[in-house]
Amino acid sequence: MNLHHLKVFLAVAEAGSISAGAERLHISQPAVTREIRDLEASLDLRLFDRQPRGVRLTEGGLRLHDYARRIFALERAAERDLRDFAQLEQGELHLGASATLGAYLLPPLLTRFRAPHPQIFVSLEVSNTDVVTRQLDEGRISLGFVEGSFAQADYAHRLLARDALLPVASPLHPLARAERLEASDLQAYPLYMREPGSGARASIEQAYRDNGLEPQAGMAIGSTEALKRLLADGQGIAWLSQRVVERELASGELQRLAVQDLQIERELHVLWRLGTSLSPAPAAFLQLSQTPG
Amino acid sequence: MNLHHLKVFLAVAEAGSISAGAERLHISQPAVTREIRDLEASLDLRLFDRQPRGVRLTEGGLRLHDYARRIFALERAAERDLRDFAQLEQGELHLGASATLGAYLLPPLLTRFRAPHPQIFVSLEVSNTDVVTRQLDEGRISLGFVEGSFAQADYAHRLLARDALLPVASPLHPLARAERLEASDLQAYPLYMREPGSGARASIEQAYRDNGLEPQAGMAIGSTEALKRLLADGQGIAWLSQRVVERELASGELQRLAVQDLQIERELHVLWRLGTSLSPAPAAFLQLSQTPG
DNA sequence: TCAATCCATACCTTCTATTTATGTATCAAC
DNA sequence: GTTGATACATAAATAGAAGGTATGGATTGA
Repeated sequence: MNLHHLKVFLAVAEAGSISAGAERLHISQPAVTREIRDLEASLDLRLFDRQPRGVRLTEGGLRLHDYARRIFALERAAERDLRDFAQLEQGELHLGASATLGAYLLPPLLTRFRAPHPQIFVSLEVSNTDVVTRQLDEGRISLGFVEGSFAQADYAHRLLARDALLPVASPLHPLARAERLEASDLQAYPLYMREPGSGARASIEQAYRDNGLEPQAGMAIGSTEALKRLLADGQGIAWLSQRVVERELASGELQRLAVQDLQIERELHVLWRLGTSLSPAPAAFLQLSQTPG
Repeated sequence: MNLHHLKVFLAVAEAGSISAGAERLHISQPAVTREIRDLEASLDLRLFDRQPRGVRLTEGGLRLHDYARRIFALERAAERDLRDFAQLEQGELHLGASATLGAYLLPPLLTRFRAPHPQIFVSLEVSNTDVVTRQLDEGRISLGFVEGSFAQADYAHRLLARDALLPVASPLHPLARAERLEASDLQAYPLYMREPGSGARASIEQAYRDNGLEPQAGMAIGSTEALKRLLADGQGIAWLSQRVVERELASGELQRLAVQDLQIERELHVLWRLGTSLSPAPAAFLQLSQTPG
């Protein structure tokens, strides 16, 4: 027995005759006659009684009919399910992002993704670069969005954008009014940074060292929003993403410091596991993230 | 997609590599590589991630794997079930027989049948020829055992044996001692017969008419055993199967009347529906009924 | 660096499923 | 009865899918 035999058998059983079954399968009647004969031979069991106006299932045929129906119902279900999955009409999309990306870059992307694919369940976990890569390793997310450096050899990745970190402080800060500053001028004031593991912190430390400076970390804060509020004390300085402080700079809540000799720029990347192919939903989201909005 | 693709897919998924899957299927590795490639193309979905030491199911592959397992589990179940059915390790056998056959001929056959096929559920309904043919028509039994005449054109049938009907009466009957009787001599006494519809009754009536006699039905009794007891009154006469009265004749409870000019013989047949093939169990039983003891 | 393992590709072969053509049986209508 | 329609069976030829061999490239581990 063989599942092709069975498919022919089912068509004949449901059509009520060999000729009608053949028509349903878009093949010729003799082809069906032979398949049925071979199937009967392989089972050593008559499946149909040939009658003047068609065929009728024997007792054994009835038994087989039941199995055949269930088997091909499953086949149809599998095909539909997989097609839906491939066509993004079904499935899940789990994302991870570091703070800045999660807060500023992903929301519009999520909106654009959900419109055409409302059936896909989407989750987004916002943490920091280290956590995002760990979640990738563990397969808990399929795409990770990170700022700054990461182990480039360990992940497949694409550059999303470049993001400048700007030195900012309260307008009350002693350096706020200075027209020309050098990086070393900042050393006298406390530097507020995100916690270790943050992409932003790593970028800043790298840039300082490249300029022969040592970052004077006065505080490590787990949230960029908290950090912005902290600057209000008038003492601290922070390097923050232009996207993050855009509004505060415009409103005058924060002031950009006129540092001339140090520019910190970092890259925003989307990462995924090396060597594993992306499922349709993550693949579509990746595509979207690369398409200008 | 096609169920052969799926079979190859399942082998690879469970073996963990394309080569191992090929080995399991006893085909070459390139053949499997191609089947997998074609399946992926037809679904437009990557099913495996190719890795250094084998392949791993993708998310979509996992979905398909689940269906594939269920489909082929059903296929195996169908194959086993049908094989058991064909090999008489499963199934049912429904028989119908008229009184004499059910009481005397079938019991030893049933014993011989059950020994090699203990898993087959057997039922036997004892009634009369008319009921048996009706049960056949309705598909409630697959073999019927009847005495005497039946609509030969309407059933497939085989002759089992010939059975002589003997004229018998109580030893106290006025004719019991007579050494030479003629059929017409019996007319003076009541004739006890089975009910209309009984094969025995039909045979007797036929034989009487063929001899220009009219059967004097003194009574219609639904059971051969009851009929035998009735003869004890010393008045009645009955024609009974030699098989049925064997013991009573030997013991002297009944006496065979010495009728010279009338012999009633009838045929014992097994019948089944014309145009429908017999299932394995009835076919085996039919075979057995034709095989001497 | 070399052997082993695994997947991919190219090309050829085999065998199964299918077609076309034709035959036979049954049934219904005239 | 004869005829036409319908349905299954058989035979021979053919197309196409499944399979094989040979080979190459990549990765791993000794």
